[in-house]
Amino acid sequence: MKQEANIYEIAKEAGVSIATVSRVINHSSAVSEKNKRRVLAAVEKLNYVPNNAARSLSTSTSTSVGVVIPDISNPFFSQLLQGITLASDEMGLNIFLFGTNENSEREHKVLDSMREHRLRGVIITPVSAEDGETLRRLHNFEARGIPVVLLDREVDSTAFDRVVTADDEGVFLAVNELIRIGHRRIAIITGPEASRPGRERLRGYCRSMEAHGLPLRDEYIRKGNFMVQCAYEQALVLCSLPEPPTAIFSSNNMTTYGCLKAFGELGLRIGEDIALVGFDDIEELRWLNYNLSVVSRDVPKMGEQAMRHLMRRLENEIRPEHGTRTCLPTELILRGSECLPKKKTL
Amino acid sequence: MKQEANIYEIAKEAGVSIATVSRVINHSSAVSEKNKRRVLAAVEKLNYVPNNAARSLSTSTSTSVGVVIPDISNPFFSQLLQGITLASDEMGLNIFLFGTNENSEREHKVLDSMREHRLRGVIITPVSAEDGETLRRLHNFEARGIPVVLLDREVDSTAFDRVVTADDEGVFLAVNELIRIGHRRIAIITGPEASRPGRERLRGYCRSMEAHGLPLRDEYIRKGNFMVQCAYEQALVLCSLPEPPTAIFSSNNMTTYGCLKAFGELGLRIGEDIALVGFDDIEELRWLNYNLSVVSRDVPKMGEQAMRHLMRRLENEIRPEHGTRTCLPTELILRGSECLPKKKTL
DNA sequence: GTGAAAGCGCTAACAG
DNA sequence: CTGTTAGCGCTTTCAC
Repeated sequence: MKQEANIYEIAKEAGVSIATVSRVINHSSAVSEKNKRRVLAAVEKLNYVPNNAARSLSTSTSTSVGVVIPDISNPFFSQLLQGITLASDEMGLNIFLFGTNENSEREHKVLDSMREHRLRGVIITPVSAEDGETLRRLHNFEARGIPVVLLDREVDSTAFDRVVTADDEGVFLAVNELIRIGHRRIAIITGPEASRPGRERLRGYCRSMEAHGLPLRDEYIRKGNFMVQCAYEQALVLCSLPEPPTAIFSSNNMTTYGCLKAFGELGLRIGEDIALVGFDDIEELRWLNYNLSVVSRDVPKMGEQAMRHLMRRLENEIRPEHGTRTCLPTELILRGSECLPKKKTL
Repeated sequence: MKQEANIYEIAKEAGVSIATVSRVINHSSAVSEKNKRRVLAAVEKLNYVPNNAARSLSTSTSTSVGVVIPDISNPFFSQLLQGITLASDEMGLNIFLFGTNENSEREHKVLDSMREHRLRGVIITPVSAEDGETLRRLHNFEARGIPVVLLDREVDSTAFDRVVTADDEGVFLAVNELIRIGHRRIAIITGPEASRPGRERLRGYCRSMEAHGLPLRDEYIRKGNFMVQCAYEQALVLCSLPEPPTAIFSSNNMTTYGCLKAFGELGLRIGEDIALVGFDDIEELRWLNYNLSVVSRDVPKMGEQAMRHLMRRLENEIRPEHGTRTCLPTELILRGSECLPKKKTL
């Protein structure tokens, strides 16, 4: 089992010193054409690849960034991941992937284990905004010069760079539109209160309702957790209300599925018997000819942006006092499911 | 910006030598209770975490495995990834994630860049089974003692461990069932020929048809590429045939969506106007009350198994002459979409 | 433009 | 049980 060649073997083969080999490999300083050729030939011949651990130890830096994702199998996060990997290998960075399964304890463990790797930076969608343990660890990274970028969710601190979207505004406009076309009884199935997305989307809803002088009725504001089952149950509750809503806003992709499941069982068609507008587009539904209206955003781009932020921090040594908050736009896409039911069917 | 503490600082703080610190940290050999306590206290006090690069350089081994995935945003692969990460952190291994976007050239680049990291092992779903360049690189890993596990797809070599599923058998049984309940004109939309899953699923179809003395009609065997658009077009073609099939087998999740899109446009209901059986279950469809029958398998488990295989290879130093091939079962789940159309509607 | 040599932080003999 | 020391492979002064 042949070992990987090291820099000494290359130096010997090329008849130069290891310093010269290093210079050629890193383009770090001028080397004579002749020596450069010889080194390159040796590298080729011995199939040499520099040892990252050694390099990283020597320079006390690395080429890896840690990415912490709460639920890898959720399409939203895998699209995020897609964007992250795309940008990362454009920049020559490698991704250490960690999953927390929405579990704070696992998140702490993961964050601890990441320290061993002397990462260049960290991109994380934290489980909760209010977790002091996580916050402490993130501050610790920054204190050690390892930039942290929060993605989609935030924490109770303004110290980090963040990439988020205009959820509030997106939902505001969506509900505005619902009201404009005649809806008055508009419900929302919310996300977890401990997360920015959950809170902001609810806020957009409330803002719009209030702006139009519509009451915020408790029975129309159903607490969800971004999961299908809970949303399904809440949708059923809404539909069986004495005075059911004519429209439901669902706060994320899973919530939308929960609503659709409930509607399916009740025989309700969206845009005809009941209006539904969701947060985050679901490509699959278009293939199935669902005319779902959504507040949409470019998810892979969010991941890309997070990567670029990291890069920017890596390049400008300076550490800003406060993190920058990049807010990507959302877009209201109307496909028909927002329509006011023609007749009272509920 | 305080730097991470190193082993010398711990040694000084604890009043012992670095060797003792190392011993405590790695539980590598006995240390007196007293010293152990002092070291642990120092570690705690200085918030020490060992430097992985140094450790890895010193031991010329590492704790990371490379995972190469062709399409991170495809739910199938993100479920695979979910299983992989689950198993990996149970084993204390870290994941270097690489995406190839089904592009062979990127795959080669990725494989090259992975060599720098001196990984413990590699798990890969290769873009193509017939790519000599990829094959060469994979052999290279094995030659250097870095085990390679192929996941879902294989390559033209028996040298590596593989985790696959009984696709052939699964499809065979599915088509058997179609025939049993009365279907005779059964079509298939295939996957890429250059991949094991594509080939095997087609084979299962052919085997069943032949076993029942049914002809393999060219116009019923439509070449697909596991993508929605192509499947959609092929489904349309099938439905407009002079003698259209009564049942279609779709070779993967995306293909299934393509069929459903076509059926939606044509106003065909599965299990009523036309039968559809797909490979790989799609949870979302159940929420939407689709009664899709599928050949199903435990996808996260496939990822877990791949990880376990790697672990096994890592523990038994011996390198087997041939890789082992682990074949996980598939299961036929009948939900109604397989039913024979009552009347000729096409 | 080039080479010698001093680390980077850790592990693993080897002596005691 | 404990400490000393020689690397692991590479980068980076510092002389030449």
